[in-house]
Amino acid sequence: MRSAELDPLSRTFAALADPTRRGILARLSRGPANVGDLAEPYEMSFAAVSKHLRVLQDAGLVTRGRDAQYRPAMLDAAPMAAASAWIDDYRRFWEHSFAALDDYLTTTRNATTHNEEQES
Amino acid sequence: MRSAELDPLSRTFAALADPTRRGILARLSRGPANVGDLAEPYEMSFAAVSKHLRVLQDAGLVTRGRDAQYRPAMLDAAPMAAASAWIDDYRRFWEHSFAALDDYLTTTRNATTHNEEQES
DNA sequence: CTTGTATTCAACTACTTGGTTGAGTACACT
DNA sequence: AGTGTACTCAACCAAGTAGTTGAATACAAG
Repeated sequence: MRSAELDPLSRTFAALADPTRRGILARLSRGPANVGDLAEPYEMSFAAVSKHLRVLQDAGLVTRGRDAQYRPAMLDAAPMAAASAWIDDYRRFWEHSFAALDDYLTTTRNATTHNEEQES
Repeated sequence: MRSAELDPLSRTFAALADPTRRGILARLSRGPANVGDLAEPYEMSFAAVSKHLRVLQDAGLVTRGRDAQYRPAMLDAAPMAAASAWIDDYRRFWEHSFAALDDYLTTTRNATTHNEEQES
């Protein structure tokens, strides 16, 4: 499915479905950054990070500026509002089952990237 | 990135990044359904829907039963809790910019699949 | 004007995805 | 047993994705 013609919600979710991109967003939540800064934590080429950035930009989650040879990126979380709203319609399907919720929150927060991404 | 080795959060977001799959989830939020029922609104083969169902199942969003020759699917929204929690960490980045929020919510709700999916 | 730095572009590779069709499996019904 | 119904599997295809490397662009600073 060419993401160019994907609906906005699909594009947002697709953009978020990658740990590197979520990491980039986490970094940007602490302020604007250049590609170099953003690439630093990852063992991949500059160009690869640049591509991830483009995906985020196409999803509207990131806007880019211009400062000399730098193209600083900054967070724009607005598209997440729609994603959040969509998911929240299903909240009642897990909220009455706290065991499952707990399960997911803990395994996910531990095993994954969530806290690492936040680097907090 | 083979989704088999993706972290749970990525798998959840990836599963949600497709309108057909979101439609299936919406349908299942009204109760369990067979593959036939689920396939009915779509102009694609049975097998294609069966595949989407497998993606949802691998993401833990859907569980399957067995009833004679039927394999009824039912919603398990628990994995969405983690996705929702992740997104919510970015809430402050759009909540103070209500214009942008409004923009996204309205264009998305209109242009897309969200309400159609809910068929409400 | 040449060089260095930051970033993107283009071409390529390996793999995934979303769909197809046709055959196979599992069960119910007569 | 034989047929119909519900679904999955396997093989395939076209297109997309995530990464690579090397060349190109844009600017700053000697």
